[in-house]
Amino acid sequence: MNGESSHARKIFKGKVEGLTERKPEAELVKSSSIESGTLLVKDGSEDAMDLDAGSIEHASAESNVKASLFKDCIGLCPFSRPCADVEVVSRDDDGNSSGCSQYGAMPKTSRPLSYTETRRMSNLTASRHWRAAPISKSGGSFRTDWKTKPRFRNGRTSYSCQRSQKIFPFKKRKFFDQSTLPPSDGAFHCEDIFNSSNKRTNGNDMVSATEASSSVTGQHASLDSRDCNVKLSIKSFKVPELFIEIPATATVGSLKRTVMEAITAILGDGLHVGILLQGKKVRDDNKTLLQTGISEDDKHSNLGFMLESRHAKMMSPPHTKNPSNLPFSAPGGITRHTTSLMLQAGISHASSVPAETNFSSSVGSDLGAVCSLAKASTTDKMSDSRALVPVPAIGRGALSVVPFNCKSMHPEFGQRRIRRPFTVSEVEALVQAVERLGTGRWRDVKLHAFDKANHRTYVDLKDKWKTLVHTARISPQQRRGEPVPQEVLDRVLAAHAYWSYRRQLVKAEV
DNA sequence: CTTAGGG
DNA sequence: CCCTAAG
Repeated sequence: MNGESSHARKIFKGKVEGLTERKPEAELVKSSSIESGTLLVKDGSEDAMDLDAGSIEHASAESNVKASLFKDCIGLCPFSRPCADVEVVSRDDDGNSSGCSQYGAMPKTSRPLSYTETRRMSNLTASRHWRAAPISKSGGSFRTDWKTKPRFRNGRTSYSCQRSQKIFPFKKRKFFDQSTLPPSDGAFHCEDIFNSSNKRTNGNDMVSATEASSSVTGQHASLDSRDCNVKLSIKSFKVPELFIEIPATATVGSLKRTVMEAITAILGDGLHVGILLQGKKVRDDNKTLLQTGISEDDKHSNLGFMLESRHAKMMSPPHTKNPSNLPFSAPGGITRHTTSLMLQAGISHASSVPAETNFSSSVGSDLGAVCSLAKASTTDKMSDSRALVPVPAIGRGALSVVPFNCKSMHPEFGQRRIRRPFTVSEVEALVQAVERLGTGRWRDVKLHAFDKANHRTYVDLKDKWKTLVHTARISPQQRRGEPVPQEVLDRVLAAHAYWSYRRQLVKAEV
């Protein structure tokens, strides 16, 4: 139908050899199921991987050596397993809904945001790198875990929806200034301080902790003269406003994820803690609390914490005359930097999955982050299908909690995509796709197995394959991350060998 | 835009 | 995961 044709068009458009006369997916599926156990794609393409006897014969026809090689390879690789076609639909829903689906089972409707588009946006968004100085690669240079880069703080964040183990990519910079501020977590820390009677509501500490991104600035500071410790209870932080754009058809879960991602991105680098004492910002980080007056046991000290945009100062001058473009007026409070950002949630996923249970890998598709300044003034192309949600207008509901900071996500500063480790099912999908398509056609791999996974680019897939091959070669003890079944890794090696050989073969023939 | 590789 | 030189 419509979807199918569009998809077909997509495929045919490719300049991939052998695809010229390719049958539509539906056909492929059919032949696939019919020839159980055979890795089809029989379009006469040389790229097609067909490991049934026929193809072996075919190969052997070219050279005896080839034949033997093939046999070796085949004996090793279980390519011919009659597995279902796997397509990773969208990790946005992570393991839950995700997974595999028959090609035919999932209508190939046009994607709301094409991979390419997404990519383009990403590229636009990432013009500048803030990559930290490369750390010395101890020993081997193969880094399987790209996140190990210096930029992220080890997840001590405290989002309610964040999984315990999952470490979110928080950038590591001096998020807080050495002494005066309570350590990370966007909230309080010092246990000794905290377990004092200062807490207003019992049991609320946890709540406030997990809602650190909320909107209120706490301000009570009392001095415990006995031990000279300053007790602080920061109810919550007020963060810059957030502006989110998401399709009305998106699920609540995806909204949550979108917001979460926005917050994460913001906290990742764009913010720093500011301290307000009696309405005045405390700038000198080296002064002691005593010197500053924070320690005074004064009810009126009016101490406040705030999260402010790290780049605010740098940015403000050039934009001073732009506020008119903002869909909302800047509150103008000292403690808040009104910035905005538009997030395009990926797509509305038919499958509704409780977002709470799986967050990390589900963090909404690649959200192209663009400053609404730019967006608002240019076009409303998206307004037709996406609902604008001016957070401030929603009131103090859940949405009002959404902070927003354009600076940190601003294209100018480039935002590294969040790390999204491949799940085993994704790996399987990838492996299967490569088994049949080969290692030199990442775009096709993407289209076939990760069409719906907007956050997986073909480059990602290529990279993943690279690491997979590496992983498969090293000892299991050296592997990290969710363990990939050895069987799958074996397939990786087999497929890699197979296609490598194939390549050489082709090269030799030319 | 895709690939292929280095970083 | 990013960046880029080559196609």
